[in-house]
Formats: sequence, C-alpha cells, structure tokens
Amino acid sequence: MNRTLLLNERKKTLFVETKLTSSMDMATMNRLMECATFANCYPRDVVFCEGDRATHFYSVLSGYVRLYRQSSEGREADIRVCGPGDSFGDELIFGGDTYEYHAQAADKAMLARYDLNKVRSIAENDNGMIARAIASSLSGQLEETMECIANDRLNTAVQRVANFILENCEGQDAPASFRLSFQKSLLAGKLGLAPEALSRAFASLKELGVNVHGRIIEIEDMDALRRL
Amino acid sequence: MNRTLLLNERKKTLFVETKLTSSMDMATMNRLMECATFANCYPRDVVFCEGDRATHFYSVLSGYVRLYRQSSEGREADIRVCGPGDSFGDELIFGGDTYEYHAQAADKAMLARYDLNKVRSIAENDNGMIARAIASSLSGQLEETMECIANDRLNTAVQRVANFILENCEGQDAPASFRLSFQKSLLAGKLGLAPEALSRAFASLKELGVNVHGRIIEIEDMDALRRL
DNA sequence: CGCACTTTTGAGCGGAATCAATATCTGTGG
DNA sequence: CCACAGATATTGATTCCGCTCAAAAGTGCG
Repeated sequence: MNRTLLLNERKKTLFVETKLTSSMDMATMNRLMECATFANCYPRDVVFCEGDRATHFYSVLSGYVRLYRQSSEGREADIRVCGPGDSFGDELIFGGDTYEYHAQAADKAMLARYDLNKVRSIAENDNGMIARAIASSLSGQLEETMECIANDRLNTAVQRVANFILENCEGQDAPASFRLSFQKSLLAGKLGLAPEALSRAFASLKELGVNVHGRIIEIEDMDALRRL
Repeated sequence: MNRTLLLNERKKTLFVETKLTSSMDMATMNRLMECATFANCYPRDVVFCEGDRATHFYSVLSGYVRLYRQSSEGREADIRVCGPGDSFGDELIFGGDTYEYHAQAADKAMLARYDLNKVRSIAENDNGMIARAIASSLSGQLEETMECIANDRLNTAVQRVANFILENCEGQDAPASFRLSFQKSLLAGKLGLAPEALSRAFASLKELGVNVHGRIIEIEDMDALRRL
C-alpha cells in the first residue's frame, strides 16, 4: 500500500464525485481535502484490521474494498462491499476508536484516506457542515445495511441474485445486459453466499432467460425475475 | 394509538435519557422537544408501514418496537428491535421521504414522535448540534446493524443465542442470571430465527448449564458459552 | 504454451424452516 | 381460588436450502 500526498486532476475529480463530498459547498470540501492523503492498494492488501486503533476513515475513488468479520475458526463473512464513491469507517468520527471489522482491497483500488482527528477538529467549528455530510452518508449506509439484513433473512440465493441483477438493470428495457465490475467471488460474498451457491443460482436462472458469459450478464425477461 | 401533547415528569425523564438527547446541551434539547409529541402504543399497533410517506421519526421511551420487512408472500423478517432509549426513522432527516420498513409495537410502548420537517428546519440553523447528535445516533445504529449481518452470516442459532446471553450478563460473574425484558418470539425475530429454532437452541444450551424458566435465564458457566 | 487462478459441477451433509401437535403460561371471570 | 380461553412456547417429523469438500472445466496472463 503506497501513499502519496500529490493531488493530480483525476484524483481530484474522483474525490469530488464521492458521496460524502458531492453535496458539500466548496469551502467545506477544501477543508476536508486538507485532511486527506491518498493510497493505492493492490488486490488483497489489508487496509485495516478489526481491533486496530482507528486513525483514518476512507473513501473509495476507484476499485473495490470488502469489509468483513472473521469467526473464531477463521471463516470470513463480508459485511459490506464498497465501490467507487462509497466511504467506510466514517461511523467512527462521532464515537468509537477501534475498527469493528477488517477492510481489504478486492481489486486494484485508489482510496482517499482521512485523518480522523483532523476531521473531528474541523467538524467542531464549521457550523455542522461536516456533521451534516457524515449524517447523510451514514443514513445511506444504514439503509443499505438494513436492506441487506432483510434480503438475507427473507430471500433465497436465487432471489438475491435476481434482485441484484434487477438493481443493475434499472432503467433498461428487456432484453437488458450489463457487465459485472468485479469478480464473482466478491459478488458471492456481498450476497452472503459461498461462490458455489452463486454459481448454482446463475445456473437456475438460465431457465428464466438469464445468460452469463464471463462477466457479461444478459437478461431476456426482467419480469420473470421480478416474479420470483 | 392515542396521542397527547402533555409532558409529564416521567416522560421528560425518559426523553432526556434517550441516546439521541443524552449528549445534547440543554438549548438544543429544548428546541428538539418542541418538535415532539408522544404516543402510547399497545402491542401489535402499527406505527408506520413500508412505503408510507415519512412524516415523523421516533424515540422509544419505554417498551419495544420491531422494525421489519415483508416478503411478497407475506413472510416477515425483523431488521431491528428498538428498546428504551433507541430511535428509529432518524435516517430520514438527511434524505429520504418514505419509510423503508414497517414498525410495530411489540409490547405496550411509549414513543416520542418527532416531526421530520420541523427538525429539519431547526437543524439548518443550530451550528450542527442536531446533525452531530443524529450522526452519532446513526453511527451506533450502523455498527449494531453491521454486527447483526456478521452474526447472521457467521454463527449458527446456538452461537447467536449464546452471544445474546453473554451480552446480557456483561460484568456478572458465573453463576449469572438475568430476566428477558421481552417475549421469546421477539428475541427469535431479533436473532433472525423462527421461534422453534430459538427454543431448540435453548434446549441445546441446557447441556452447557443454561437453565431457562420462563423469562429467567440462569448461566452456570459463562466460559462454556464463550468457547462455542 | 503452460501455469495459476477463478468458476463450475457433483455428492453428501447439516442447520434451520415449516407444519402439526402438545404443553405451558397469563390473565379473566365465575 | 380455581376453571377456562387465548396466547405463547416446546417438541417432533419432515423438507429444503446452502455449505463443505473434491474434482473438473474455463479464463487470463506471462
């Protein structure tokens, strides 16, 4: 994991497009940027571990990061998968000083890395601009996470995969198609499945007109998926 | 569900002890209280439904409220169980205008009921005091919810029940005991289990020295549970 | 072209849901 | 105080979903 303080244009653009900063005024965003450094991660790089003293929170500029927990026997379960624009660890700004999960790059990834203490201190005297942005970011994360629990508890593997496909085709008419932007094993983790179960789910969906070629997924009949 | 605008002393005390208000200065708390009315709920009263236009968020003063989703066939899955001091629906203050889940009293419950628009408008000119409180509340909820996903995905029914027991005995030495403050069916939902599965889990734990008499749970050997 | 990694397929197993029946608890009124 | 009804909890039998392990097939990169 190599770090640099240099801001080039591409980074700046990605930084601005982040969910955390997108609704911020310029002044606040600039102040926030003062707290940030950047990190390039390679697949499987560990960003931080559960139990570590928390020093930074992160925004994903490109690539993917998986947040996960480990059981006593070493089995891993993904809690959240963060893609471009997502932030993680920001729940620690207003409370908490150790990370509650592991974070690992699931791909080549570029991260903005915010110093928690610096952000805390500017958040004290900014009329609540940072607090509002964080509250808004956390709202989104909370909704997403609650959605995930409901999905886990209510739906089978096939239904979860169908839901995922539908989310990725929003606005498209049948026959639709899209390209997975990450590995299937990561998707499996995100959906709370073993890779084998994801594979079998895709196999079941073939009967309903879902064709998978590598990372390309084609859907003949979206309504068939909605009916599941 | 009957409402009243009258603030008596007990309500006021419970209101102040809420997670949302506990770290607030007096001025902010008073401003917030201006946005609140109170509601007494009877078991099974529906507070709001998924898809409803969101007009209020809530704090639980006493009793329990379950937040849940329904599948297309009508099966229900609990997302979160809120007890005294917890708030729900507060993720809607900074974004979102429809409830994303159902809320139902799981017991006789007293709720503080905050007008979303009023809170939004005072949150614009309070130097971020409200935003900080909400961010802090959402942080806690997010951590709890992530914990829940990890627990669901990593642990079996028996392990989840053991974890729950240990959480409720913190600080106690073996032999410990405590009283469930709500029905077992609610606990089952909270842990993502069918009531039958909870029952069987308790039965398995009997071998490890866990004795259940009605709502009283006695634990002979806490370490035996930790080892699971 | 070959090696490493990812994905798929197959077989077997185990955990929890479901359905159904019984037991226990709670509160109410006789 | 007891009897009874309705709700809650337990127990049993069965089914099904998804995990595990193992092996084969596919993919991509040097």
